[in-house]
Amino acid sequence: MSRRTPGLEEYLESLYKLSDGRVGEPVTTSALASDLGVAPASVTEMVKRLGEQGLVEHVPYKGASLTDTGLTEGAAMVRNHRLWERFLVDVLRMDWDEVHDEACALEHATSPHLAEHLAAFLSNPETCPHGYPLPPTTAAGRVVRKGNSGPSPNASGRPLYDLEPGFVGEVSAVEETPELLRYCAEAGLVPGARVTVVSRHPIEPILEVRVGESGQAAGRTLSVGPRLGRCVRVK
Amino acid sequence: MSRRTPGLEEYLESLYKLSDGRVGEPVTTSALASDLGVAPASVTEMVKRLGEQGLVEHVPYKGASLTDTGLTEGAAMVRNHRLWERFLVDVLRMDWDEVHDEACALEHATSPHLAEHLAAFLSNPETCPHGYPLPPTTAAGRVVRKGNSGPSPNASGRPLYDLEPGFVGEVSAVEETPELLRYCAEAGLVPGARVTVVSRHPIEPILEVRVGESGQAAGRTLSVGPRLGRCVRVK
DNA sequence: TTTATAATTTAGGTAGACCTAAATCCAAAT
DNA sequence: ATTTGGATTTAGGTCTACCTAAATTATAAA
Ligand SMILES: [Mn+2]
Ligand SMILES: [Mn+2]
Ligand SMILES: [Mn+2]
Ligand SMILES: [Mn+2]
Repeated sequence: MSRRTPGLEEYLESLYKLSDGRVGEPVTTSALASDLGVAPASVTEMVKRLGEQGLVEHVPYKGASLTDTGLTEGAAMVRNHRLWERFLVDVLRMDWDEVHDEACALEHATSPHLAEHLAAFLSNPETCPHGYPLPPTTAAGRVVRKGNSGPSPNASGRPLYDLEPGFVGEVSAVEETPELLRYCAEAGLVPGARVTVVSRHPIEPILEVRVGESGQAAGRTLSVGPRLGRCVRVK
Repeated sequence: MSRRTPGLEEYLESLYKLSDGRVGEPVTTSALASDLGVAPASVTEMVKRLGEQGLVEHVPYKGASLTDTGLTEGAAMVRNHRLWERFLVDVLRMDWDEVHDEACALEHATSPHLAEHLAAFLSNPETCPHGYPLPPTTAAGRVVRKGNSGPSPNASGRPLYDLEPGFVGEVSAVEETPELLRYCAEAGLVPGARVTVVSRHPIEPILEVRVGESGQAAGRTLSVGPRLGRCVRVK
């Protein structure tokens, strides 16, 4: 006697991301609470409801973990979210720092049928504009999940800040904080951009990074601190 | 202490359509209840809430009417709804009989800013796929409303069933019932299609109608009864 | 092993959005 | 001017999703 409501879907989405797409991976109440911006007590309650619907397994004081069906629903939400982001940026030409909130609302108003049409129209994208992967689906539109663990919903690559001078690679993902995203777009730090770690400051926690064509001519040099450098991943 | 929630927005949307886009036009509790598929008692309660927020004026036992701000919000919902329908049919290639419900969910997950981008991408359409007009907006994106009454959100044209033999015109709108829409699409009774009323049956309540190119050759002849004929409007 | 600290759950409460059943009102027919 | 049937509102109840404050529990330090 109750379907998946936008509220419950948010919990599943968060659970899916926090458990890295793995069935049975426990997530703490406080991790969920801080991710959802909600009081811990609310999480406890909500998780109980999800448990009654067979979407999560809850061990009191230990954590909540997604069941098979819970994982599927959570993955679908993350997929919807990232599909819409792709659409908003690529098709409607919105800025990549303003699409997260819009997608977060749209994802709950998206039937599986609509998601299929949208994905087909977008030629089945593999990542969102920020570089995070879309959970894949079968031909029938169900989210793929092989055996006990599916692919990770989190970004690949290592944080830019942890790289050694001399490293050359390309940006794989940027964490989606509006202010940060605006700066990164400005600086050319977008998924696919070539980056070269030039040097690390001997005293201060600063990395010199060249962004853009790795050829001798072009490319702008940036100073990257830990704040920015841990939000940009490179592979 | 409470924003416009999907629930309230549905009431405003319905109020806007039922009052034909006019400020101060009273709508009965039962009209709202039946349009929204909800008990009359629920409407009374909800209308009280809308009143507290200054969106409607409620005269007990008489009816509810939209205020200026209520009209603007209602119009925006209708506009969002019809924009999404256009998108789903024209861009995602969904069938016109399945887009109403999808749009009804999406409309509440659409910020004014998103609506602007969507409208621009669709080249500011004037009608939804079923022929109903989109409430227009100003350059700033606010829904237009001049003086006391704006443009009607309802379809123009006369019901096909009420026309006299000899009448030639084109379909302006079709009422959005899935089953009916499927039949109409099949029969070519879509907005813009040319129709000629051939004759009215002397005994039975049936109209013979030619659909398609009015030129001598093409065009299919259909028997139209009151059920269908009152759902198709022609101008 | 005890104790303290932080995480978690329980208790109790609010507000929204619905419902059914029981008054109440109004307007139209007598 | 009454009557009365249908529309409307009120009363009382449910369920969801939040909250704060007060227990409770687990674990890391002493
Ligand atoms: Mn979300
Ligand atoms: Mn993203
Ligand atoms: Mn609607
Ligand atoms: Mn329509």
